[in-house]
Amino acid sequence: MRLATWNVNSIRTRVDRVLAWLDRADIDVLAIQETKCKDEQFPAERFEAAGYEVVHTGFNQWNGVAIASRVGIEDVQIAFPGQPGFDKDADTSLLSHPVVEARAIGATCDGVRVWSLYVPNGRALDDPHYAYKLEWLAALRDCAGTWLEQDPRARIALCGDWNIAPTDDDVWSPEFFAGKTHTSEPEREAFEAMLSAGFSDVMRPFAPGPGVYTYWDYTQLRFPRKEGMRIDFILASPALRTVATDAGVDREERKGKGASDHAPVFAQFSAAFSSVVS
DNA sequence: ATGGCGTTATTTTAACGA
Repeated sequence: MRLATWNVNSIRTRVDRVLAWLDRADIDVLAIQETKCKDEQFPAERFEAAGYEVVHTGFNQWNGVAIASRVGIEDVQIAFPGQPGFDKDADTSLLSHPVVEARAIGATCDGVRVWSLYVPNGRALDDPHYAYKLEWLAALRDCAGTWLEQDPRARIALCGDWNIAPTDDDVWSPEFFAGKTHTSEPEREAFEAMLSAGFSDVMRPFAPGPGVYTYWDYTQLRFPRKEGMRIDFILASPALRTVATDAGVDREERKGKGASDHAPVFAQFSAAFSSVVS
């Protein structure tokens, strides 16, 4: 299976480019983030015409996650169990009104449990969205850890925009991000906790850093200056990681007019697992 | 000192992103 994850920054704006890449990169399953649309606005027929089934969750112009697969989609799950919501009136209201956002969708594709995840941005270290981000990550870790405890041999891929640069090698300038989100110690600890739970970054062994990035800001000529961040990851369970044969980031997709500010991350898994019998 | 760019919508500016 050839699996990829991509924050597309609007699927309606990017659909031609995404479908062209799926064909060029020979992708079987794509986890998509930031579709920025409601379910009825998602160009599902375009994917179907290209041979992909799609599942999506999106409530408005914010967030939105999807999975496209040409190897089947089963047991679709919107949000992960225990996924926290954000309460925008937490400061002013005595009542709690947390809203669970469209940031997680899971489905089983050819025996792999695939999740498309859009971790909250955090905005600023003193913003309520930062505490929300950490809470969201802790809940995800607890949930995913449970999946592995229940079945240590499960093939699980946690794909998405994690909005964390785990090490200084993953940002163009650690100094630039001092005091900002994405590189703070609590965020890095939250990412480390996912690794401690048994998941591992599939791409790193195949694309050693520093200087390997998946996101470049639209402003300040960040891309041509090679000033980016590595914040998009496929985290694989042990059983899936062991059959990885290749992985990388396709920075060609960040080039030219009409690019997303993120490039897709892909991983190749040996077909051998399909025939593994316990 | 600030913003730069790109996307969306009950759009003509505000929210959000990282």
